[in-house]
Amino acid sequence: MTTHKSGTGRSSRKQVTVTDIAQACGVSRATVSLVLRGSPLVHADTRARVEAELKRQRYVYNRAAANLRRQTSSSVALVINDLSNPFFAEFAAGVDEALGEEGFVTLLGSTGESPQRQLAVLGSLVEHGPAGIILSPAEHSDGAALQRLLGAHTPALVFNRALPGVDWDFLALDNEHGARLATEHLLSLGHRRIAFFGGHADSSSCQQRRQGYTDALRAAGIEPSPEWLVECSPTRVDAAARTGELFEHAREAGAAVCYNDTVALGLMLGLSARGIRPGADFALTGFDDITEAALSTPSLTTLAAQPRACGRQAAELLLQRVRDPGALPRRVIAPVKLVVRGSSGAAAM
Amino acid sequence: MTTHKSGTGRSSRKQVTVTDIAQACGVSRATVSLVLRGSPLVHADTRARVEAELKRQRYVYNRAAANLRRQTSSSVALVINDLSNPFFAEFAAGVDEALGEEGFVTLLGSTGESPQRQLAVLGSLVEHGPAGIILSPAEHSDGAALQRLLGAHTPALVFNRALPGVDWDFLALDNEHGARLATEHLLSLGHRRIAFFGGHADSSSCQQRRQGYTDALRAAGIEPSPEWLVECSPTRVDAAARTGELFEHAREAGAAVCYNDTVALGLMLGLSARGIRPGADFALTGFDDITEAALSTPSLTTLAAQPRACGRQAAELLLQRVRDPGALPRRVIAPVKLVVRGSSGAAAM
DNA sequence: CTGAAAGCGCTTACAG
DNA sequence: CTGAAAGCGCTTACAG
Repeated sequence: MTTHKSGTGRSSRKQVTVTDIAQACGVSRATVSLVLRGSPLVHADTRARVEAELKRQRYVYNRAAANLRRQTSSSVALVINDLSNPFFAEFAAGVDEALGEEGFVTLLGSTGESPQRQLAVLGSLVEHGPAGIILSPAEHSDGAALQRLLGAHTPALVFNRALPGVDWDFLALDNEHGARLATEHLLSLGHRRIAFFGGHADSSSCQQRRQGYTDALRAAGIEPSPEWLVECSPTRVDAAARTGELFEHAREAGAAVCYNDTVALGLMLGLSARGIRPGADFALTGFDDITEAALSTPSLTTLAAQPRACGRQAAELLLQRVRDPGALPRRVIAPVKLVVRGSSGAAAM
Repeated sequence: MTTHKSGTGRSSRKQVTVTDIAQACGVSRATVSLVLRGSPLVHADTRARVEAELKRQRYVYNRAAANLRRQTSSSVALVINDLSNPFFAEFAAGVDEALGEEGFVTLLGSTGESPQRQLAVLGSLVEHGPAGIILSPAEHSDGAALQRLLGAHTPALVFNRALPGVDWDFLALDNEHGARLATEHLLSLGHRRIAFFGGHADSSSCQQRRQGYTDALRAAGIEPSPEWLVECSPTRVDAAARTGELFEHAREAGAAVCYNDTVALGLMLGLSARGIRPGADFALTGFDDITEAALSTPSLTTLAAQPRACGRQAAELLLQRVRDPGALPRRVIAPVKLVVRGSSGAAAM
């Protein structure tokens, strides 16, 4: 609790406690507690009297106090880069939904892709004693530092991006298979000079997608040109700005597998700006199937992950881990599906 | 705590407590606590010894225990319909950001527009003792029931949709002004038969937007036809399905102010399906400026609210209320701005 | 400047 | 079936 301020909202009025209910009913606090927890030990009449009194006095259970006494937790922390990314918003919705069904509440945290903020946010969240943490790590995270921070206190599940140096559960999309599907699709349309556009080569998801892309090309007897590997940040603006790099070399690209949908949409802007019509003059694919993918012009051929389902699965995996801390770490790969739309409609030139 | 299950994640190992630190340093627990809270009372040497020991033993502060003892809270609950709506995801990001800066953590809850789920979710969240609640109410919420549920325990702020029967703070977009701007814009392009498309007439935001629309038309000497008021659910599918209702009457609409962007995008689909080109044959505007608005074909003229800024403001207003529970309830109106794009480009027919 | 004691709201053996 | 007592991890008057 070193650096950051702590909230200090005071509850406005005197809380009704088990003591109040016990006194009003002429029973002990223990009995009230047993009623609250649904124990079969209490006599039906006593139970009824207590329950009526709970209602009458508008008693509200203090779960924090119960958690303290029982050494349990009823929350799970969810740390992501940014809710304004629809993929992660859907993921968060799935996590929250599944956690809620199991009686857990979601503690939110966001890092904005900053490893420092990530440490601060996690440091603050652990103090609230979550049963576990679902973490979609910021780029360039320091796995060892995170492992040290959480220690053996809090089990964690890493989502989406591999984190070297930790032994936590891991859930990720099938990046390699997805990129292979996209590449094979472009190959089947007759394309030969296919670039891989976007992402950072040091991120695990980018590496995996490039791997699938490379494998598919080689399987078709094509040796991918280094010039076909263009890096850019996963933002529309940067993607548009780097469009030119696809055409600066002898083996000009005629199609591209993009790192993700955001990059693909940016590339479409960049192409249009050069008078190249995406989908007509240049075929491209995305990854993620964000809502915009179906709406853009042309609509975007992409790989549909199901972020909400992923969120649900992440929650379930984490809760299993919480219940069985001894189990071996698991790596789970979530399937992706190719969705063919207009952006890949360009005939090979 | 009647109906729902409660999470019971156990912390895996023995926690390090103030007692451990105190023993190791040969001081009392009180002294350790004073160090933790940064009190100037402790001698510099003692402080240094204690701090070193805290680090050495990887002590993590148990904020729940402290909150229990101090009768404070360090969390705020945020209840919205659905994170997968980008407008609310941005709003949530803003809330979380601002709360984090003040040392509060966000407890998430979602209702899926169901008033029953909303009661259940809120019931569960209050048990965690949030300092306050930010609530974007589900449609057809029962204000009195909500007020009863939260009682005087927990201050709340209502966002986006008026909730009759409660005396909480309220933050909403300037719906009336926004709809007036959109309508005036269409009028200035020469349109006379302008419909108001979408939303439910019993929701406050729809009423306010219709009001702005009506005012603008009347100010231009046009009496709005009842046939120009078409209701639909705020989904793309329903909007597309109801497109026909704009053309079933004598005074066929030639332009439309839509309840929001989702509805507008659905209307564009419905128009296209009938061979009417949105933006060319039929002018329309949206509301919210979701990301898709800039990307659709044609791009969508709309009203930009700043959901992230709204979220920040909601958090700040709520924390003020938490700190001063006695203050009078406030109503705050957040400004909106007209963004002109292609969808309103149709010349009047 | 430091320590002993009480208490936040709950639960859980242990007696009866 | 019910009650008295201890304790979860922390903080805060109150003495010294």
